[in-house]
Amino acid sequence: MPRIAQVLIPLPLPEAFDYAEPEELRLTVGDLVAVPLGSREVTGVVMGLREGAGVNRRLKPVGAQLAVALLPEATLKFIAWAARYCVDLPGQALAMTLRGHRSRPAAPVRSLVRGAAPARTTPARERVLAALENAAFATAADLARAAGVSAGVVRALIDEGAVTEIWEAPPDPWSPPDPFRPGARLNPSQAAAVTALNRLTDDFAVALLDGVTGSGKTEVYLEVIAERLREDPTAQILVLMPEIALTQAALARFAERFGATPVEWHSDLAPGHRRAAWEAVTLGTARIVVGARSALFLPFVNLRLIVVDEEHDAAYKQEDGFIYHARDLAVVRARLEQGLVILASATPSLESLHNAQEGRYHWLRLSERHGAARLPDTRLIDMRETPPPRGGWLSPVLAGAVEETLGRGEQALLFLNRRGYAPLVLCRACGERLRAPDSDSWLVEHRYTGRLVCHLTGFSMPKPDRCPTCDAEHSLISVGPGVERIEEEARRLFPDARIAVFSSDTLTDAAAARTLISAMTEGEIDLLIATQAAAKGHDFPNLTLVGVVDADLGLRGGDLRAAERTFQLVTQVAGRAGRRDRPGRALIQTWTPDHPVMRAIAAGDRDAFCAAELEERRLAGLPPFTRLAAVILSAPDGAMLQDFARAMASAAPNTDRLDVFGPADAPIALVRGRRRMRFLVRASREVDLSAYMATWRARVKPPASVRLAIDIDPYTFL
DNA sequence: AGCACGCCGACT
DNA sequence: GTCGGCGTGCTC
Repeated sequence: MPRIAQVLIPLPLPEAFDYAEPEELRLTVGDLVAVPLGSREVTGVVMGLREGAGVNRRLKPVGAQLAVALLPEATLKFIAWAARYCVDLPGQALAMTLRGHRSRPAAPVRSLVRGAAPARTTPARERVLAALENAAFATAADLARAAGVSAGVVRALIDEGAVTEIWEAPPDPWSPPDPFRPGARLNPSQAAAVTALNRLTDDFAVALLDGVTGSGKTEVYLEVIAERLREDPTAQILVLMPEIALTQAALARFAERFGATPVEWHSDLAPGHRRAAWEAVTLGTARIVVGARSALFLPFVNLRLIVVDEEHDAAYKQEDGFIYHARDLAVVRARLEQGLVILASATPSLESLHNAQEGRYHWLRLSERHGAARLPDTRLIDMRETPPPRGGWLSPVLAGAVEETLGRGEQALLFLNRRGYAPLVLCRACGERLRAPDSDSWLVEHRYTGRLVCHLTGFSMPKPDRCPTCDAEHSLISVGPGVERIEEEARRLFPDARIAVFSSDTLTDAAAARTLISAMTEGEIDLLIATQAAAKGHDFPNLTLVGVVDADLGLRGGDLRAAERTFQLVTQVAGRAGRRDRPGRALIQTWTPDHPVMRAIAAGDRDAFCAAELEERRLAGLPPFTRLAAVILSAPDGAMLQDFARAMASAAPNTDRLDVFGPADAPIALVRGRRRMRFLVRASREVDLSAYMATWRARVKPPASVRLAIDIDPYTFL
């Protein structure tokens, strides 16, 4: 009986396609295969096999079975689950998994090796052969230099065949971890957490590892990783990090603990490394993978543990293409793998905290700060009482504290989560606010480059001399501060201080970030002015003062997580101060010191903050007590978009268990020349929101110019 | 996602 | 008369 292979192709196709299994191939579920699609050949994966032949048409045959390991069953299940949950096509989820396989393998490199024994030997020749025993050389010149002989000696050996060249794949930058090396000494609180986590074996479990900044969460999960690796010699571990910059620091930490660099995974990997890492994961030779959110889709063979570090971080949410939240999907993946997930954070998301409180997650709290370090003394600066001088942004209280800190030879950090010089440029003559030509968002002034930049689309233009609207000359004024403007003010206030700015504009790549971080650690910088790029993960021993320039910033956004984000950010930033023996101070500038968020920050009382915020969410019917989904529509033509949005509204399936709001203009209604509208759906927790959204989507057919995206559990409301 | 097929403007 | 612009639709 012939068989039909159901092949999923990493393209936005509605379902897996049927192909005939050729007699000479014995396919299995999970096989990667080449199949004809239209006039081309693509790679797909066998999702199922059944007996039969094409019913009313002849099926094309599978072309070839590709010579790599299969995609494990749990990975296939995860792909299907993720696609259904995110209301996207399974092929799109598969594309996430196959990204590493599709990238080009590293080109082989030449290396010189010993060949046949030479006809005669001389001391120089012996030195060359000895050098080859210990190291690999790509060129004859390198080898000659290392052996301390002339190039002629090497050339003669090559001509004779005593030295030959081979071409092989470059060596992998990682090696197997050794979990038997001794770990760090743990304090009682850490040791208790490790014991509790090590008890959660063999079954699906979620643990929230909840500990203040500096309490040593990393040591705890490193020991749990070591234990999993010891007890199961094929166990694989995935550690997710919100950002590549953090990944780099983490790699060093892992290398120190396990005597080997773990496998790294993020979107900036060179194609050759990416391919090698992907293959190491499917073959099971990659034991520890440290990566950004997309690592969650890698085809692990025996994934026993997932650690989601800084689990509250919004960077886990992918906002375009396949829209997903890596923390939420990590929990699902662990369930399918029957493994453990550790969600680690000093400021857990309200969702995770709620799950812990309800007993769905194991809750491990690390109370003590590691070693002698203590939490910083946190105070609010009431900007109404001690406002900054005209044209400035730093209250005299904060400026004085910086002065005093620098005077003691200690370091200070001023935090403002806003890039550029000024977030808004307006014309004094006509009142016009400058916007990008194809967007509704304001243009941000950057003084380093002398340009106006749209942070949403990347559009930029030189700052004009005249107002583009009314043509008045020298009428443009910069409104509000960005980090560049704080730097200007700081240079005026502290002319002798060594000042540096840490933002994505000053640090274009990971190497630049490392340089700046080490300059800060070495004490070559006195005052660091930073956006959120510096808010997490780094440990600056001589930093004793953190000033938050505008703590109200996050509260003005008007979205449901504004308060939570502000609390997390301020707590994280304040946690930078005083991590060693010196006590740290955090000063928080706010115009609304009576806001519950500000009061909770000042009191350092996270539990009070969370309780109040959860109660507000419950009363307002917001997550985690309900679930949200968004539909984002965009099109170049506003009228057409509105027509479709209206049609879509009337196609919404009728249920009394959820509310559909909209269509409304998205808060930033024009992006890259496309108008945007959105719906927001709110459902009680028992409703299958994904199924509802899928049904709704299936009922409408957007015109070609209208793009429709569904975002389950949206984080931002752009 | 590609790649074909399709129906309207400037060229050897 | 054709070469080719990229809009719509299909790929087992």
